[in-house]
Amino acid sequence: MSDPFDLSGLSEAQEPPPYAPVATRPPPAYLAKLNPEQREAVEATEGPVLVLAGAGTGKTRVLTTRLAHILERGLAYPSQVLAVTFTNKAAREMVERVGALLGRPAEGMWLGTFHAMAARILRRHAELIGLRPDFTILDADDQIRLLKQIIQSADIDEKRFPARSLSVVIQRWKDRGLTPERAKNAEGAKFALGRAPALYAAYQERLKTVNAVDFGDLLLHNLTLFTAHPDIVADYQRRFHYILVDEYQDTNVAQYLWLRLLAQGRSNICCVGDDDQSIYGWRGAELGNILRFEQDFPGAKVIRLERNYRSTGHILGAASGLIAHNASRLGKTLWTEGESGEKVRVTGVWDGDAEARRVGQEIERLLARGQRRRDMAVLVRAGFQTRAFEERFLAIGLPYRVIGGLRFYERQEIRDAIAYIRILVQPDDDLAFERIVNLPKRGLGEAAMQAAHQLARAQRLSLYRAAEALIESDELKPKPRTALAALFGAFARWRALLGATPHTQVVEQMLDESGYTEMWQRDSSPQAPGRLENLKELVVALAEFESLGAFLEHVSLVMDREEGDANDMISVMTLHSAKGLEFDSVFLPGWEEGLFPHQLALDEKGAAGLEEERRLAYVGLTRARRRAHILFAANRRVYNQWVSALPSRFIDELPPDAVKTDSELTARGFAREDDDEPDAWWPKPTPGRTEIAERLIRQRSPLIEPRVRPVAAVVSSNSAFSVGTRVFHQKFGYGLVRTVDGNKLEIAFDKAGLKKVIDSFVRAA
DNA sequence: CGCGTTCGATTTTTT
DNA sequence: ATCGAACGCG
Repeated sequence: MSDPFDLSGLSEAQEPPPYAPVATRPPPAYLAKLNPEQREAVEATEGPVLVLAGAGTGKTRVLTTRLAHILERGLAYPSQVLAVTFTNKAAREMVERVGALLGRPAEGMWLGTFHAMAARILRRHAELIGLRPDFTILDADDQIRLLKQIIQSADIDEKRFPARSLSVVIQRWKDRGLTPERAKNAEGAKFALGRAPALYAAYQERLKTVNAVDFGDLLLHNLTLFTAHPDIVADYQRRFHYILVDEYQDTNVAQYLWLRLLAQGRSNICCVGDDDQSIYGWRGAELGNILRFEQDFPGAKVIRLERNYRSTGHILGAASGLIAHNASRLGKTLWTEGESGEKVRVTGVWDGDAEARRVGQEIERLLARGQRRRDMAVLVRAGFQTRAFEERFLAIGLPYRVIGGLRFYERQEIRDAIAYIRILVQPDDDLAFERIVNLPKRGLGEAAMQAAHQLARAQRLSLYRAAEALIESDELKPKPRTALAALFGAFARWRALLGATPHTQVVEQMLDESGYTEMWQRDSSPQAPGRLENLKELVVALAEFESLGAFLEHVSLVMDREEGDANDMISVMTLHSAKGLEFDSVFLPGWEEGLFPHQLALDEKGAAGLEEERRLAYVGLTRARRRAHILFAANRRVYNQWVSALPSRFIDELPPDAVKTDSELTARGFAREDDDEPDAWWPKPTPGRTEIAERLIRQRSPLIEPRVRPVAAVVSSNSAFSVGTRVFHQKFGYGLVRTVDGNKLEIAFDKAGLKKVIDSFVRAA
């Protein structure tokens, strides 16, 4: 990974390398491994190209070969190629495989996630957005805490309008490239009694004052930057000769606009995706992006990859038959030269426990036939479903692993440690400071922090600086004051070590001396030892970075979920996290109305929601190479209540030829006991892409007003109070100003005696 | 300020 | 049922 703070490179005017005499050379070996469509997708380097790659049709091979081809044929320097993915895992895989094709490390390309690439660009031009180049990237947790403060200071009921909900509203706006001004009339603007756009504006202001961005901002600020500075976009347009996009069906409007801006000019953009595998609409992905590719990029070539190398005929038949029920799709027909294989099995069982038992049996049967555990997976719709399988697998002694859950850097102790590091290198990081100021407990509670907040607001200081100033005054009670002084002394000491001592050692020392490590050592909860272990791991991870700054960039943007070792275990995970994976045998439990398709998906998104659920089912089926086994239960316990369920409508939609239903219970074979439930839900009309977004996309006018604002300067107002002024203080009451030193006053209070006080805490009496 | 109790909310997930 | 957050008491 290259240095995120590297600001060089853009100025070098790079010309493309001279075209090699292509025609005189034999076709390279890597092309021979491709089928005609794949080869076409690799060789169509010029102009916009959409590669519709069905499940298991060799998408990654095409992507990587295309990159290798561009480099190998000398069509561009690596630095002139932009390749974006959604996950770090995908980016890593691409680097590896391109390197393997080239026979040397694939270096120098702009290859990474949308967010990493956007961050790289944003760091270069941060000042134009009103940020410093070392801005912090907030994670979800910080975002929520910040929003909570915004909601509180706006005097809005947190119960009715929780920060979490507001966060979603704002994120969706950012996904669509909407700044606060633009959000005023957008969908969701009525949230919080119509005050959501104002809260959004306040949040953005606050982010800038703390020199931070959230993930959505990375793209949004890029758009602002590009629209306000045509010369800068032009530079990037000139720079990127070839653009490659993975998982195009998952892009949101902001990402689409970003790509379109960058691709304007050379138009050598190649997007690879599968509309039938779009399952992230709920987090802002716009299926419309891929459906409208040909209109968006005139003259685009569309190449379909339909030959499947993964699954048997019956599995493909079942998946194709199912997805054919969707209306919003471009249409592909997967085919295979392989055998038909076993039919997809559909089994009805009594309840969730029976389901887990049944899957356990089937797995044991497969194991007895010599199948490996690592080639099997249980794919569920919702996280809570994993529990029944875990319990069952534990009971029968089957090694399994649950994929998903908390990532390393999302763990509490890791986030705490990172907050310490953030304060070490960027003391003005208010969120980090709030997190650790009283962790471990130092007696710095609400009272102390309130004073710090008040001062920070009044004097436009960071919390850190404000708290530092408080030590000098008598605002705090002796205990918190001493504690705070000790903390600042300690930070000064650790910071002084930084130059001379290896940073890992400084961090270790900081965690020990601050009492943080001890806090967990004293903790008797069963997780405590694991947490200490994780802290050690963090220090080890630190060693791989040149500086703490480089580490922080990595941690917010690139640090992945650590996938456990590939021991021979059954995988249990959600359908969403299974996308992109494949297994010989796949179990698909919980195919019941209400669970799959999920009721909430239907309620919230109507017909579009149903289609997305169906795509999810399609993704599930197409994960299977040789065997797929669908199950549904007649009864299921949901939040401690038994509910009877109907088999999923998706089961009825499977083509009968490709399916074998178990004899005990047929798909509609058992009557429900309560027949008074309303009949099948009926879909609402498709909402489609919102009007606002449509307009944004059609009109090529700037989306965002160029509103460049310098970082708020620290205002050092001279004190408004002079010696002899009579003043009032919240805590100490009335008094007379004795001395004035900048903003520090010495006041003789009537009741409290002589105190040192900061001027923003008093008003004229 | 810290601890204990009550109340409420529980689809999917990446960056 | 279970977990987390918020509130109120000591």
